[in-house]
Amino acid sequence: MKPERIPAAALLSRSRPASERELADIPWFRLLDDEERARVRADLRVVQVEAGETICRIGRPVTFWFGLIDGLLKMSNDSARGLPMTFAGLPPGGWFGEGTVLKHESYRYNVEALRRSLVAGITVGCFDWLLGRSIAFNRFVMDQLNERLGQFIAAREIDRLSDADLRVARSLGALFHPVLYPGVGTLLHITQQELGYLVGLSRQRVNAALHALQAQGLIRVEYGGVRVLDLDGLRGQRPAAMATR
DNA sequence: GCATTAACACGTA
DNA sequence: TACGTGTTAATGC
Repeated sequence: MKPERIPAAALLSRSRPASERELADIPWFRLLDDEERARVRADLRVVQVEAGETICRIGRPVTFWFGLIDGLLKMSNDSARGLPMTFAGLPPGGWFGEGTVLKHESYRYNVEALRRSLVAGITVGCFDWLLGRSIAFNRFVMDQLNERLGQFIAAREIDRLSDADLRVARSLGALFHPVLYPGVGTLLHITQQELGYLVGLSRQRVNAALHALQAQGLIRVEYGGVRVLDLDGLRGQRPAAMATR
């Protein structure tokens, strides 16, 4: 798959308003009052992107606050030159770019679709307006910022790990984040190929790592996805409440 | 040694 | 049929 550039204008021209079903799946939408919902309904756009396409690029001015309705995205630095470094995978339910939207700066990373995905976005103007009047929305954005801070710290650790099995485990743990990605259930829909792109390993190596993790009882390998059995274990932590026996 | 690419058979949506 | 998975063989750092 080769990354394609699509101008923001092209993305916009391909977009359409969101359906009621799609709106209902947006985690912060239900937190809004009637007036706020009406504005979002009018402002929010939805667009389908193909695998390899870029949603936002480093240096481009901020136009939208984006969220993933369906599919899988990857946040990374510029892979064209320098070390390709993946910061995070974005499963459905994840919203991103709030940091740069808040400061009205340009994007600091690329976001690329790993497979065909449905992406939603609200304009900077709408985002600011919501931020100025909805406490619930502020709370959502603050939680996103706070949780993502932890994500980036975890990503640094992952990139330093030499053990491939551990890298896969930690990446799965990061991808499987209930606060950041409420759209993810206990089954994470991701192919081994996609996981490979995310972690920076070959599909074959990912396959081996997944079976090692399965043997440890941390996950179960399923067709087209991974079921997480022990999230704490994946993250390398002890279970929060362990009975002494 | 370990991971990667290439190639193949097989099962599933 | 197209895609994802599991496996092996050859190759590279």
